[in-house]
Amino acid sequence: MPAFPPSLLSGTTLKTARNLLGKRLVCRTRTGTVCGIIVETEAYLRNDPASHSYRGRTRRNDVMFGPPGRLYVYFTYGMHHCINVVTQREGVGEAVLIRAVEPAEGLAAMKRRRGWKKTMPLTMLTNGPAKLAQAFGLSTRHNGMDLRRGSVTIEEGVTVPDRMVRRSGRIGISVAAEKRWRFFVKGSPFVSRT
DNA sequence: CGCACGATGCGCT
DNA sequence: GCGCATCGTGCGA
Repeated sequence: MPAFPPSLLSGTTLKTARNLLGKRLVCRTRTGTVCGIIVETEAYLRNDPASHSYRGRTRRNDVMFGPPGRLYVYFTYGMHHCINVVTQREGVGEAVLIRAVEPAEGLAAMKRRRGWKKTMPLTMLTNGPAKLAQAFGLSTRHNGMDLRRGSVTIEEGVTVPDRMVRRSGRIGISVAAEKRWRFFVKGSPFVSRT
């Protein structure tokens, strides 16, 4: 079984957000394996007004303050789930939101979960944080899972050279929107927005 | 205890 | 481009 990339969580959260590009997000269940190449991420840091951790540890964001390498899943807009990789040591409260992946395995399961129709472009499966969470079947049930050893994990994928990485302000937030803490793969059709 | 709103997506125009 | 679905969370009263 492929291993969680050893150095992925060793640097700053911004570094982790960049280095997650090209990694494989893998979800193994009874019904099969679903996998995608990460093409877009956002960092949420300590003392970051846009971060769920900004107002301190609560039941909702507890996983964000837990040990690194855990999956932080939150529910929003009354219907959507988004997934994050917890970074930094226990008590800090930083994470990386996975905003988009390029489907690599388990297309049939993704299509079924997303209600995909033949007229839809494939990008509709996973070009947004809530879309990919749905395509992978992830919800708050998976909140707190250990990505280093479990059915949901991160594995080595493809190398994304610096010249293919673009940065921008984060999407869908009103505060600290000027921080260029969003990372995405230049030219990927699966990026949520350019 | 009430309420405004959100790390969004979809369908319609 | 825009309005709306839909509800947990957290803040203020």
